[in-house]
Amino acid sequence: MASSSESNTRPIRLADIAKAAGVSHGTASNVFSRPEIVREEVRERVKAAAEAMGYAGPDPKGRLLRAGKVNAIGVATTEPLSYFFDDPFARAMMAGISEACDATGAGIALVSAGNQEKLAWNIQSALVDGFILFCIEGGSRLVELTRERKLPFVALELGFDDDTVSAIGVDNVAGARLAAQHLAELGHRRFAVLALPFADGSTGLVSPEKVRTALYTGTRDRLVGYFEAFSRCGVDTAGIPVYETENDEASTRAGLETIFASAEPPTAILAMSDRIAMVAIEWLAARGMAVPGDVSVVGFDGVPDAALCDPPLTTVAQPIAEIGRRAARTILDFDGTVRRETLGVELVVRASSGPPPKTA
Amino acid sequence: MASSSESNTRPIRLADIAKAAGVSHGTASNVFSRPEIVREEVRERVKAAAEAMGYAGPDPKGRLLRAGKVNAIGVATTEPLSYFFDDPFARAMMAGISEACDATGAGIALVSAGNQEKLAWNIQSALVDGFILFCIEGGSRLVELTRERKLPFVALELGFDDDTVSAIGVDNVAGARLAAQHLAELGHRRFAVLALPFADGSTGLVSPEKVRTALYTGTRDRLVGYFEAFSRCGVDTAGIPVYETENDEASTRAGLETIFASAEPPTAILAMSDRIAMVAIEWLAARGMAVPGDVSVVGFDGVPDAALCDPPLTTVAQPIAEIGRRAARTILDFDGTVRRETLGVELVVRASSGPPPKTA
DNA sequence: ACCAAAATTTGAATCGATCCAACAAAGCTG
DNA sequence: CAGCTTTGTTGGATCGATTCAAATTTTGGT
Repeated sequence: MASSSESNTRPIRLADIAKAAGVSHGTASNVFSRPEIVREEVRERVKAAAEAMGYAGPDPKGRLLRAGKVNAIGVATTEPLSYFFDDPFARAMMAGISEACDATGAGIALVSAGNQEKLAWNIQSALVDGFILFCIEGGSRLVELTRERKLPFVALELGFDDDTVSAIGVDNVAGARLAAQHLAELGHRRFAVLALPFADGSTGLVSPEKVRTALYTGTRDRLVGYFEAFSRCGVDTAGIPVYETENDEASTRAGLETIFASAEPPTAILAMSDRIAMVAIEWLAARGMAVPGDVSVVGFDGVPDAALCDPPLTTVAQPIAEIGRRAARTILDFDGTVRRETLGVELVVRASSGPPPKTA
Repeated sequence: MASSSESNTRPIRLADIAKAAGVSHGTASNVFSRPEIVREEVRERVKAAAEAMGYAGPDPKGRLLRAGKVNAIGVATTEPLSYFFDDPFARAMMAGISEACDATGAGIALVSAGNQEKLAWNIQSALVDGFILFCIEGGSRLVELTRERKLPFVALELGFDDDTVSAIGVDNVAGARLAAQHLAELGHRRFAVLALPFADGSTGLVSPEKVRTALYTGTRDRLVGYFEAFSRCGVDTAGIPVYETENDEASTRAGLETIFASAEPPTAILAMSDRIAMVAIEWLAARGMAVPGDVSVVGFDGVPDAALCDPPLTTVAQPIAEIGRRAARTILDFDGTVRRETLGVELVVRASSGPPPKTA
């Protein structure tokens, strides 16, 4: 039944239309991209031919090569793709990025992969005008990979110092100071810190030694902020445990076990992320400890969920959506310069923090 | 300072490297795409030249034209881009899509736009191998736009019948039946339905007339399911109000006002989405009506949030992530055929439904 | 009817790679 | 050493469009 030229035919090209309509391909191209400059009669003829032959319109693949601009920005991470839709912080960030992209009509390409090798390939072959990098972990590798593309890119939550890359972040020291000061002013004297990673793949109580050599400056800065506030408020910093988590449930719980095994457990917990803080609140509730009655908890990030948990979380709010918007604009309006921005944070006092228990 | 050839230079092409290394562009290409077939000495020479000239590696734009495959799937909607990160249903769906894409190393391109015109353009120019369409509203327009691209695409939540387009959906009639039957068996006799749109841009109580001519078959099918169960359980369907909402807070509240203004208010509400159901629960609580003490509420969709609200929502759960996975696979494994799948749903009984109050 | 100005159309060049048939060189075999 | 295989390299063709200077046709004025 099926003759060899029936369904086996390759896609119709603009040149085919031009031939069929008896015009040059230049004119055929104009019919689609600048219709106003071709004579109506010709325009109709070409359009009719296109219609008749089932032409899908100028193929963006071809146009792209000529035009150079993809009109899409890539957002990359080392986490699986679902991270963008699951993680509250990422979602808030994407909302800001989306807003900026919607405003200019740019698209968003999500880039990630199951393994390192595929990640590298996906970054090398992503069709985008620039990248926004979520540097949660393995950030330096992500930056290196992206740098090779020689496209504009901006790092978010960059955990290390490198003045050659554009980055947008927050004032971690000031934010942490705010959190610690808030608790100290409430009267707390016994603290514990649940930290983000100082380096990849390690957890547990950390020594001052480790802090000094911390790979991730974000983590280090927050710790510096906490301790600055402590000294300023006359808190004895000697016995304050700092437990390094991996910002997940398992390591946070392990940290809590360790911390509360102490003879003198803390009355206040400084968590370096809302994620950690919320796990802590849940853990404390399960142990029958009231928040903030027995233990106060202060988070960091200000994700929307923090306002919804029980009790609502006191936290250091980053302008997450604004960071996202600026990151997108940095790519969209790229001018060839390195741009490093540090935004301010804000202490949002909710119900998870209060005075220490009287008995303490 | 800056000589004219300093930073003003245009990007380095593969051909430049070839020239510099004294090989043909064919060989230069091989160095990057099939290094094993190039003699080591030559390979190193070319790589060195590339390094020296700051070559970014083969430009995907060029490769794409030749290769034809983008290795990314587009996900499109008429909502703003942030919809993908805000809406619980969309997020659950994206998680499924992400999973399938991660498994094959494919990327995801989010396609949307502020206005209709830009949407059309963005669909025409999206660099993807196929589309997954979120047909929430304006679904038919989205389908038409996409059809023109002549790429594989699959419609999700397709609100209308069209056997020529691939679609993945659920058995709405059976699901609705389950929900209504559950409430009838609990003893309820006075119902109200908060419906999804029957057509674009209208809200309010709907007549049987309108139902028959409903634009969206999904809405119609759910209603059919509800009423089938009612008759089967001997419920008098005469006075049951069916209020068409726009699946948002405002119209749902308006519907509730209308419904509860009645002399004989319902003891059970059938909501066609979890979104609507959760707004209803909130509204009832604010009015001092206990759920399920005074009024039972059953939703539809089974979004993750439904398990977390207070009280947890009884709902008809769709296999959302599975739909997403299948949609992605439909594009990734496209074989030129139209594929229409209908998946089963499941009633998940939680705390928002119970027997009607005794006094009623 | 004729010419300049304006409006259209043409076709070669370009974007940046990959593919492949043909060719060249080197290695083996009898 | 002719003949054959293996291995590596070449350069033209191709993917599908856009762009722009030059050629051509129309239009308008007199």
